Amino acid sequence: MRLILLIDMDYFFVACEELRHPEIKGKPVIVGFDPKEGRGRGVVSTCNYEARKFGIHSAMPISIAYRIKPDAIFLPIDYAYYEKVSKSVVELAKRYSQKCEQVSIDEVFLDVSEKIKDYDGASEYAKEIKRAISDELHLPCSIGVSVNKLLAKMACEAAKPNGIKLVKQEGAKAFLRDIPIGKLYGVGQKTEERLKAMGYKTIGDVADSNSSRLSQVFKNFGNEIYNSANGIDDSEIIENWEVKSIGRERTFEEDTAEKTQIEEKIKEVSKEVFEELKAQNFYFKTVTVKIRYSDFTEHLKSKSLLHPSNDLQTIIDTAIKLFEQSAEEGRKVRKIGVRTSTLSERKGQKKIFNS
DNA sequence: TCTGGGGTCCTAGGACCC
DNA sequence: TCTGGGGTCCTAGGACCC
Repeated sequence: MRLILLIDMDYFFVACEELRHPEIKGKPVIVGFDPKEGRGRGVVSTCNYEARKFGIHSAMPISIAYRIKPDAIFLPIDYAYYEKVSKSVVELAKRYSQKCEQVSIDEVFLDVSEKIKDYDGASEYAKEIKRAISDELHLPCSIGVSVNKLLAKMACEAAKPNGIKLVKQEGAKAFLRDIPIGKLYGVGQKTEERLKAMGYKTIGDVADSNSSRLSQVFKNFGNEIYNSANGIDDSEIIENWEVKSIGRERTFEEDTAEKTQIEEKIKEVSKEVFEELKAQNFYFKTVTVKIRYSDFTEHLKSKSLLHPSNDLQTIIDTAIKLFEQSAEEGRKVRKIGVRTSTLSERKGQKKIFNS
């Protein structure tokens, strides 16, 4: 039997801020983009439970959060600092199992199958980890315990906030049955709407349906949904993720159709992309420009070079050319982004021939 | 109410090579 | 004269997650 834990840090960015500003504890705190007295164009990144009482939540437009609670504490996102804290969490987690996958800045999977042999042991182990994170790092977290990543993730959602939840193999179907289908991992808004239109409201509805009906509508993805709904997931812990792309994007304070202003922004974000490539010692071969217009329609245009490059001017020139080819004259732009992909690490030339 | 920024994976058609 | 099949890369777009 596999035993998988998902450690998910509670309201992580705010918890990090509480570490260095203990005086904000107990007050509604929102980490996100500058609300600019209600005119800000960003969203809430994280908020604590005091703020959630007022209906504020992640991904909510920051302007609305400001309207609801203008006297809440609004803090900017200090990603570099959260990353440092995140590292300490991962290091602590690795003490409990080397087979470890960091899925995001605030989530870590642990495969403890080698060390723990039964559910009781896994629950005790989760308690121990949770206590260590609390005692040593002074951070709250929730832990899901189950037999695969999907169920550990779903268990963790049920454990929040500040809890531990075990879902045994034999209890998986009953656990999932009454959860709304939109909460199933991998089912977003679009898929939720389509599934509802087909008559499926809960995860149990999908689990009891037949996979061929889902495959007809959703192709391969249908089968994945069906398996997930039945708590089936064979995916392994991936210890080392390969970086596939590096990009930056920026929303204008006001939508603009002015070419010079847009090109300035392209240069700005290209420079940031270049710095990140340099820091990670990457060459790139493909440049992609993303344009979001006022009405939120997005267009991508990309170009692959003949050879890998690590040159800033190449990013800028390619990106501006792509923008000129793609942009529709006079149409106002909300956001512009530059992304590089087909990355290769250059620690000396690659061998072409093997002798 | 008005919607960020960092990513990943999947699909599908066309080009091109063998 | 009529017409393969497999593999890989490129490009564009969509959906999803945190």
